[in-house]
Amino acid sequence: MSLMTIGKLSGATGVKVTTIRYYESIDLLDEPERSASGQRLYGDAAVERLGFIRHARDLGFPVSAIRELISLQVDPGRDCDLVDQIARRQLGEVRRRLTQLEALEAELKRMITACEGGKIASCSVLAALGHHEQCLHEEHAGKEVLAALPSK
Amino acid sequence: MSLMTIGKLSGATGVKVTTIRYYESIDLLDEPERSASGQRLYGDAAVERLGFIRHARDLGFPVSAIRELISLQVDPGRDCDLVDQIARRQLGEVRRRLTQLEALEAELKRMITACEGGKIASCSVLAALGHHEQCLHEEHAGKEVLAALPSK
DNA sequence: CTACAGTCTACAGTAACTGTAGAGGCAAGA
DNA sequence: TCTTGCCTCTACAGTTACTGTAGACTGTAG
Repeated sequence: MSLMTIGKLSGATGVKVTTIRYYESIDLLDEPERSASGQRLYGDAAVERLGFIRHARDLGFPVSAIRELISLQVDPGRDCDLVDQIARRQLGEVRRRLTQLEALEAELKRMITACEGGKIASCSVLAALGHHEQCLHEEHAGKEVLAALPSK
Repeated sequence: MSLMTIGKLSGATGVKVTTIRYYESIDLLDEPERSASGQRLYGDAAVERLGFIRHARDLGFPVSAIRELISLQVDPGRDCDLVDQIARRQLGEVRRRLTQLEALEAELKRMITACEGGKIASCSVLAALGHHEQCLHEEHAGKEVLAALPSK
């Protein structure tokens, strides 16, 4: 069970076949052995490596960062600072996105509860999108937006 | 102060000049008037419309949804259900992403606090990325990952 | 008049894949 | 052995939402 085709590797890691070939093309994965007929053959090391890449991607690390992390792994004697730095940078990114998404959630919730089956002319979702600085509960919100939009 | 060039519109809305031209090319924005020399000239309606688009994009709505919303606006007599539906769909998306990001944040935090200036050979960040099913606190985590990775 | 910033078109590039076409490969059943 | 049906191959185009570049023209302030 040592060598497997690209389909098995895909099944083992949850990474699509086309994506595996893509990773090879951008040098995230080494070129594998080939069978006599030219099919890619992977060993267990490829499962590990691809799992590493996949997990890092799931965590939101960009491919460039993953490339960095992999290049660090080949030199295990060095200090861990750079790895730490990359992870911290990523954590900052994640937190930034979290804050943003929380605001979005609040606003969308507000928009939806305000929109209770009226006509579009007074739909608060559209009003909210048009005038984000205005309060949703003002009665005549919406008409202005519609007036402002050329009816093509 | 009624007509403005693309640069002013950009300044007024915070949308980059190139992006405005892009929106025009994908028909999110109507083609504006032109000056004698061919420069785009926008009125206040464009500020409204572009603000609407920008805000919706900030909320994470894909361009396709925005196109839908705009097309709904031109027909204000209809029911608000579709608008509501688009917003709910978007809220679901946002919540999905939120949950995911929260998990990421937790994991990254765990990774970083575990990594305290050692050598790469034992770096827990790399270990965590390699073996996400394993506990970080097992002593020998990491070496296996490095062993598994071909040193190119 | 001369800078210099702004604008124009057209096209290429970005990230991180996904999808397609058309050809060839491999294992199992009739 | 043939056939069925899925797997794999390469090469390239398409996706989303922009961003950047080249090279030319325009508009304005000193």
